[in-house]
Amino acid sequence: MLTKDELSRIRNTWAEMFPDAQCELTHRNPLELTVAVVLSAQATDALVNKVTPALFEKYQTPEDYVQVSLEQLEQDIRSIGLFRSKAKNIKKLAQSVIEEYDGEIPRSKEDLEKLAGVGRKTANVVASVAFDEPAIAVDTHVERVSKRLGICRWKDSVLQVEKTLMKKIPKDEWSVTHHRMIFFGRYHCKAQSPKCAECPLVDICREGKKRMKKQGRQD
DNA sequence: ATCCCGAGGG
DNA sequence: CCCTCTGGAT
Repeated sequence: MLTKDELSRIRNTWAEMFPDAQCELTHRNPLELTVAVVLSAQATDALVNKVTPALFEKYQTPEDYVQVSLEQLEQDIRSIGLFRSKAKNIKKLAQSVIEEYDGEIPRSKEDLEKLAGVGRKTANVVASVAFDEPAIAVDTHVERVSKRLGICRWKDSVLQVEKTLMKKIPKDEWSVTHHRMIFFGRYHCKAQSPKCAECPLVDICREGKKRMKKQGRQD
């Protein structure tokens, strides 16, 4: 397990590497953000951003999503993966926003999670990015980085990872740290080829030390 | 535990 | 070819 000093060193390193980390999904309002985050499941932000400009031009209100045919919406988001379930969820989500939330995306995580296609991770992103609520959304990057560095255990569930992070990071730093972890995972501690050789954290990283040793044997 | 599911990188 | 991408519902 990591010591308190090691944790703060990790957070300082992230802050130096990615001082301006923020949400990279293009959006102008809570509805656009919610749709973008739903679309981003198992897809890269870059891919989502290629589709959303035209999508948000065409669909500007929840009513627009309700009125369009399912087939048409599927075509409009086809290039993103999981397009059938996402199209269905977005229509359903828009419907309940109209019926139950007076046409506005709800602010609380509890209400957000009731929307179709919105689970804990998506609710955390919308609450924190659109409404400035402190939250740590645990996605594939945050989970991988936390486990490689030894911030949590390998077998931990995503919920356990989230709880551990919330416990070990000051509340007013949750949102920034969350985005820095995303950037760290996306651009540095990548799933396929992590940059361990040039990583300022290798000396305290279980996974990093393992990988460097393996590389040494091959040389 | 499994399915959904196209795009992009290696 | 294989792996991964800001997951969620069943």
